[in-house]
Amino acid sequence: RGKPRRGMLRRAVFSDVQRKALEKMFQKQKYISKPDRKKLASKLGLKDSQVKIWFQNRRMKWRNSKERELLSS
Amino acid sequence: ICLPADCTVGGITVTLDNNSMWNEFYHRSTEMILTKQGRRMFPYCRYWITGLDSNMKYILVMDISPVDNHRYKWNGRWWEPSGKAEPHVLGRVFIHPESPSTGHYWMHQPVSFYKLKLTNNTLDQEGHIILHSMHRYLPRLHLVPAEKATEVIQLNGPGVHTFTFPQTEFFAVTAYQNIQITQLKIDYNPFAKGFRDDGLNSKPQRD
DNA sequence: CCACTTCAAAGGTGTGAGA
DNA sequence: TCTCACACCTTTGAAGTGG
Repeated sequence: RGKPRRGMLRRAVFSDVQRKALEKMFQKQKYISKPDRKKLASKLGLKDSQVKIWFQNRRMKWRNSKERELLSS
Repeated sequence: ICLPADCTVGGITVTLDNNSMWNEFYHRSTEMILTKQGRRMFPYCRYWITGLDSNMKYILVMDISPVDNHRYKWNGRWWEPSGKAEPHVLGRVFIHPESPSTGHYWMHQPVSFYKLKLTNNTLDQEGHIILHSMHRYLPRLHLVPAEKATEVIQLNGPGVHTFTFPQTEFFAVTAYQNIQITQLKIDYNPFAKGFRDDGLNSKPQRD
């Protein structure tokens, strides 16, 4: 369902393959080291700044959903 | 005048989280739209579960079963039987995307099935649940212990618990029949906000 | 690093026409 | 009865800015 579509858009849209690989890495480690980041970026055809920002945003999402769990107990 | 939100089977209790909205629709005979590409249910099923083994892993599955063997028609005021039902398409289920997860995970937050989609396309390739228009259905929730799950998930196998809520019954349609149902959908579904003509709507509720 | 914002793309509504 | 294109919304999430 995902295509590596690219154009002159202000906001890039990552493919399903890219997102899944990022997600898999995130499950293993919430913080990614610089060498790992560079390796993952080139494997997925992304700039490593994009991978850095993705982890940053992903941690935010993780925290906000984690805080909701605490309210129930 | 609300149907109970709880359903207990074998020590496990499932609560219909958005019970009041379901009841509001139920009293006017709920309708769910079917489309070729698949349509979400609204309201959708959201459950609160207690009584699971925290450490055991479960798969949560939903399916939609026919209520009876009739086809129905809307006579302008109510639904009435009109002939015999089409044979139900079996084998279409919706597995919750977080499956399998531990009992602790499922009990820690309400479980939503908002991504479940209904279609009238009998040749559907997307894995959506196939229903027949102008038929009457009831959603079912199945808790399947992951260890006992085989390649093909058995919904009537050992250790599987099934829960149903009468207020979630609905008529599958291709276009809305009852105007009151249309209005309820517009009032409550945020995606239909564009059709709320009353600028100061008194029901700013959430799904 | 975090908090928050920005703002298009993606995609879910009912409509109303025309089968 | 059913299907399809709209217009009109929301949600999503990469990227922006400041601390």
